[in-house]
Amino acid sequence: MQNFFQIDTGSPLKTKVLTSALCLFVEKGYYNTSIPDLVQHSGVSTGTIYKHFGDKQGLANSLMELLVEELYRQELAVIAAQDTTQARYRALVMWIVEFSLDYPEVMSFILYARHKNYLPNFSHICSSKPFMILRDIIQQGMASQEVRPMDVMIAVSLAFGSVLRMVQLHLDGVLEKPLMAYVDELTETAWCAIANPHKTIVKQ
Amino acid sequence: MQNFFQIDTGSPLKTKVLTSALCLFVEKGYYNTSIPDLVQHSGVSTGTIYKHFGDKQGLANSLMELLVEELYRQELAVIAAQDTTQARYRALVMWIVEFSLDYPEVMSFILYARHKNYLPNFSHICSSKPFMILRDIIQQGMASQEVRPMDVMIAVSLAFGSVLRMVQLHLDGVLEKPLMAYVDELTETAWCAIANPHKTIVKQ
DNA sequence: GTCTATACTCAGATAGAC
DNA sequence: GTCTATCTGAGTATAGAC
Repeated sequence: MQNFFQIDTGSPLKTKVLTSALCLFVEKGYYNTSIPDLVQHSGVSTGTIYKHFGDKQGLANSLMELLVEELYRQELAVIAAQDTTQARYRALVMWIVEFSLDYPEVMSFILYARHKNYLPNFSHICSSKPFMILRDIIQQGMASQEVRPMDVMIAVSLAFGSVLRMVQLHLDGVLEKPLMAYVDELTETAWCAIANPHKTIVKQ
Repeated sequence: MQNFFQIDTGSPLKTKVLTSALCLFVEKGYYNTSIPDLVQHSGVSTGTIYKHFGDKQGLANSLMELLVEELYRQELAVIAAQDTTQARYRALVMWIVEFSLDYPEVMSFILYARHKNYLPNFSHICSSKPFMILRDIIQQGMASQEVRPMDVMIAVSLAFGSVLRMVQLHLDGVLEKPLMAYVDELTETAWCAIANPHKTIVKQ
């Protein structure tokens, strides 16, 4: 967890604070983390934190922005390594699942990082780049006729909504088997639901 | 919204407080709602609130419990009116969608009512009755062979996960068309993905 | 630029009158 | 049972020394 992402800011102090913030927000939540908590955890003083981030909200915003950027970067890398939509879909799902297994608390934080309770005024993550890229992948697949013609948001919901629900069930401890045990059947079924049958058959 | 559910407690004061709590928690969130806020909104005094609910957390727990019970009750009514799994699935989806349209803030509250940020120590809603009933429906469908044999959690994720994702996209304002415009195609496709083809064809 | 010390606000909770 | 008045402490944010 500790070095799950390397925050790239000029200042080493900023990095220390943001790393602590991620750690504490993920562990206890935004509202249950006080500035003194952050001071103690990061070893950076109150004054410095305020100088760099303005206020607590500003700190949370900076953190969220960096987190979203990092996710986006990782997704791009995953996608770049594949050359068909189906392969990209599978690779993205694997990435989501592995991420959820490696950093369950962070994943939970991302999935629920919304609403006035968390980060007031922070734009919804669903409309942010890491989520929108999923839509783009499906849309490209439709253009290349790997995915059959249908409303793109419906296809996205089927393909990724089902996976994210499974991840949430896993995070809630509801699943009997390990998360990984469900992935193949789930992605296979979801893909069939949105794939262009001609293209799929041809590929076999 | 105001009377979206009638809280049934012996005490009218309790009811007033819980109604205000739902209203304010949904609007501003748990941590952004103070006891004085509740006093003003409900017209009930600080002392009385504490006598009835112990503390703020206790109030939130009571509210959540009642909310979950009410959702469960509504789901049972929806299910009881149908006699096949497919019909029940469609009716449940319609109920979810209509609920989301009527009370978007409440729906948002339910979907994100988790995590330490919200209601610390409140058991996850995903493992609560309103969510578990969705699994039961699918499981029954599998027993009656309307749903083809597969892992039940995978079927649930496909059937309802996709719908809930769509609802979230709607709540995030990402969808171009009204939510209702997606429902038929989505449920049709999702159902096909999990339905037993023999049974389905027979029904046509 | 960074830290320490401190001010100020206000939320959560209680005591005790009625 | 209900309300008013009050306490206490936590937490955000700032001022100013270094």
